Amino acid sequence: MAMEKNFTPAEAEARISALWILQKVGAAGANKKPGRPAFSVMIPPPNVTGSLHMGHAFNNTLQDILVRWHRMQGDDTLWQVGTDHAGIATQMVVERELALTQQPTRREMGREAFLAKVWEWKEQSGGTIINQLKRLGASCDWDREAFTMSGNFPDAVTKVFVDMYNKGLIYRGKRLVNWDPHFETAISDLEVENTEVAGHMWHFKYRLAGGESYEYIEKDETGAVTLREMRDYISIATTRPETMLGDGAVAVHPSDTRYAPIIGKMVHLPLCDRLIPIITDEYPDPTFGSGAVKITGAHDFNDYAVAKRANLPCYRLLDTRAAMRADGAPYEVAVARARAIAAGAPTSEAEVDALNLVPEKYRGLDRLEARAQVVADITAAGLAVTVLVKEIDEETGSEHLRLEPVVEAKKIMQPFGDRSKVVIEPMLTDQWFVDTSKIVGPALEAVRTGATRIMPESGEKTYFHWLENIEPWCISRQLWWGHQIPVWYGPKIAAIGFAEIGARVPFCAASEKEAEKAALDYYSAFYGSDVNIRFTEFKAGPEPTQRDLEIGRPRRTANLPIDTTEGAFIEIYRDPDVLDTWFSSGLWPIGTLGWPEQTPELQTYFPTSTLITGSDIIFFWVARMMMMQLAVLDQTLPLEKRVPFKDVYLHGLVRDAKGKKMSKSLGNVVDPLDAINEFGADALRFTNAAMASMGGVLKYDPARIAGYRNFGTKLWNACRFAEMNGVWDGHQTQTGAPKASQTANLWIMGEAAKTLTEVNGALAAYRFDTAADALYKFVWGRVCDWYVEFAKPLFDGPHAAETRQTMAWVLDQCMILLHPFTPFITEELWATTGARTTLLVHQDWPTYGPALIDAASDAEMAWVTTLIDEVRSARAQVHVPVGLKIDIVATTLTPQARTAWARNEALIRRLARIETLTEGPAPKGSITLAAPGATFAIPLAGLIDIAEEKSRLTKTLDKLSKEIAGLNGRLTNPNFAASAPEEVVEEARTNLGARQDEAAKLRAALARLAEIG
RNA sequence: GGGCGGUUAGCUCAGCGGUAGAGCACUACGUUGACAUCGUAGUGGCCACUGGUUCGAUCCCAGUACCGCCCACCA
Repeated sequence: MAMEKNFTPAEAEARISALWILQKVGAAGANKKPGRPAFSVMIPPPNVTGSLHMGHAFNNTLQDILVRWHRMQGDDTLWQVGTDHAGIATQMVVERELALTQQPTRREMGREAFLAKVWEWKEQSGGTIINQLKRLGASCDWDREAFTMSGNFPDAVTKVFVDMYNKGLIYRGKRLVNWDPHFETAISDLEVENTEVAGHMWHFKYRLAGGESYEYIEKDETGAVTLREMRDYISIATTRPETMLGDGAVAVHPSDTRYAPIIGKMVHLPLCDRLIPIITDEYPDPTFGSGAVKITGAHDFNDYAVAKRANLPCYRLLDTRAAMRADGAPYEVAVARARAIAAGAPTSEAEVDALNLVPEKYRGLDRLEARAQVVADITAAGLAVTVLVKEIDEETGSEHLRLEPVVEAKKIMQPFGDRSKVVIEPMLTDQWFVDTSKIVGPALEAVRTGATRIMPESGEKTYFHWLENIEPWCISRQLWWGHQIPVWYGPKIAAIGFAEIGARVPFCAASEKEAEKAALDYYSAFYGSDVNIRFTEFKAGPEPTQRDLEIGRPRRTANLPIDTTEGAFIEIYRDPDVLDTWFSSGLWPIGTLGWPEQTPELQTYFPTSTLITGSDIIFFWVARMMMMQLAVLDQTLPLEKRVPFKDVYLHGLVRDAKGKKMSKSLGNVVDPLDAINEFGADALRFTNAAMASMGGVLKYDPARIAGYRNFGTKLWNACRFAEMNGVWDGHQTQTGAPKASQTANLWIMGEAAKTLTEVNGALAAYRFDTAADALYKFVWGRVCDWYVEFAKPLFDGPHAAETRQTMAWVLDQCMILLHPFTPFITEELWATTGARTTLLVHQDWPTYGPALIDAASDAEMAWVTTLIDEVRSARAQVHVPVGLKIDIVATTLTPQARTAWARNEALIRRLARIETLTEGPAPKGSITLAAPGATFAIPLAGLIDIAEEKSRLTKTLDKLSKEIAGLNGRLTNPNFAASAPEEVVEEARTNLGARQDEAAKLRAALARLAEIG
């Protein structure tokens, strides 16, 4: 049956993919050979509700190339596949879906029902991306598909949390964190995107208490006084006027002489009936603004640090949706209590947090509304730095002047949630943190010592830079979809029968049962062994122990009574928060291998060999995997046994052809499935490999994919030609190279060997582009362009049999070597040609080496191809029709050249379209070309334009003399001979000789032309 | 502000201490025993700029300019 003219990806890929899956070709250890090492790769788990985009296609292509390459080599190969539950992202998708289908909201249906919905959604859409990966040709072990919320994963996550908690690596605390008002959860620093936006800066006057005033003196650099005036206020600047309601102080730099007279004095906080002190701190920059900074501890990271240093109260002004708080006691009550606290009344963190110091008129307002209102009110109170503006009444036409607050337009960096895209608020809340400073050491050491290698090197620098400046990692999220934090809380016993107000005892345990046990241990120490524990639901709102903590109420009792009568229960409840997705992702390599059980898979495949991932998640994922696993695995093991992976390959982000980020709104998204449908998965894969130079941005150009689709077609047709000529008839797949004697056959085998070496070297160095390039050049540039053409005459000659054998072998090599890159078309070709005993996917990767390279054949074929090139070039330049066969005269011919000609005459004559060769002097009116060891004349009297030939020769001579001049210049420089390595000098000399020889011949030809012309 | 990277053909990018390569695009010719998703031959580059090291620099070093990315709390 004759082969089709083209490979049909749509039909063949589906069929082959099904076959691979059915035969479990990607199963762990498939095709493994004795004595070979393990090779394991963990897929970066895509979001379970996600779908394949170009980044995935790229990333997974590289993984598959490596995995197939190792599997063919007989390594014990595992490519672990799976998906991530992706907390925020998934919850967002499901909530959006609920809204779209007019179902009850998350809060309306409650936690349990909502989680059921998410699981439902996961079951329904969770397979999408996995199926898309199959279309790409990914050869994962599909039977081992993992999910971060299934199987042993939740247990592993819990165990790690408990272990880290017990080691003091995880702690809970009230800290200023990044708060996402849309999702109403804390997020980590990494989930915040800082973007420059147009903002404004306002200037307010905070009046000194008691009507005091001072002399305000400004000086320039030379110390000359530039301004001197009496002031009864201090001027502050802010981009967030609404937060002034929570100010705890005004800070100035200790060296700032302008404010020296008023340090320690109190100022009136506008709109607030409160006095706050002027304090000093290193933070304010005297050269910026007025040099005085309002300190709002609860709503700004810098201010928070200042407030901590100065022991200032941090008054929270915003609710979880970032509107002005409307909870708690009336403003009058709150402010009275705040004054008392300022005056030194004892208080607690919990009480300060409960105080709502937002005046009634602002309560419940959105941030921006509140901002406008505050500015208006301060302006009305005459406390804004203002400017006079002229205003025209449109009705009466009368003009009047109006005071307007000075508003400076200013670019400000504003934080946005990377998922929600809303403005993030610093918020003072209780959260769980990983004390990263305690676990960063081994992660740094592992890379420093080379136990883990990060490529490219710049990625290593980024890694170090981040880890060396690491901040605590906020791991709790106020979400529902995720791993719930394994901590239960109960009342803290202050004295028998009493619980301490605002305090709780945490019981961190791997299960409810163990939590109960821990609680029993704690409470029985006070009440004996007959205490009863009851699990209750966490109730949103203030802590139960705060219910008596009314504002302003004298704190007579520090404790609350606990009912410990017989039969009563002590209630404990589980922390409602879930863990950051990346906490569980951080355990991906060990978790998927069955940890904490010591499974055989863990023994065999851990540490994993290579992680291939985008450079954008080096912090999110790579660094955290390093830190967590090194902290969690048996510390007696050496670092090399604990690192999650030996090599990390970081690649750039995928962009469109112009380098723009792909986005739906820009309409420049290249959907990998579209590309696969149009060009085939192989074409997309080869494009991915060819683009994969280290670092930088990856620009997708569909034209490039089309080009590599053509490459597949090219190979297909070379095989079709071979098949038509029966090269595989009776052919068994050869492990060794065939015996051959014909130069072209020997040469092409050597080329295959060179290509193998190059591909092996390139892949070992993760240079997928170099490997792809080598294969492209070999298959198209050597096999198709030359060898197939040589084979045509050879098939009719005495070497027909060995040529058929060689061609079968060479094309087999093309399929094998290309298979990791373009698995579908090669598998199809493999099945279509020859008698095969195994699928190509499990064919052995060749091991032949330089022994296959025959230097004499190489040199001879170089001579042949050069000669053919020159004849073709000359013919084209003087416009000899391609169809016309010409005669050629050898005017000089060394014995070696004569042999080379004789042995390859059929090839040369066919490809250069030469009728006959004679020896003798150059006939009149011929063009001349010079090959090493030979000069040829092509008699073309009457066919060519003498002038054209002259100009051709002159042009060539010009080029030559330039080269000669350069070489001469070098060789005549005495320093060159003295300093340059021997072989470089020798090479230059040889080159010079050859060029001069060539030039001499051409000059002679030119002279001859001059005679006739 | 800190860090990292880039600047090579019209475009997208390799490369390397010995005066430059690929693919695409472009031009001319072409149905030559597989392939027009093709073939043959071409056009096209002071390798950003300025210094330095060197016998020799596109390559190494320093600086400049421009571009990009990451991180960052200037109210």
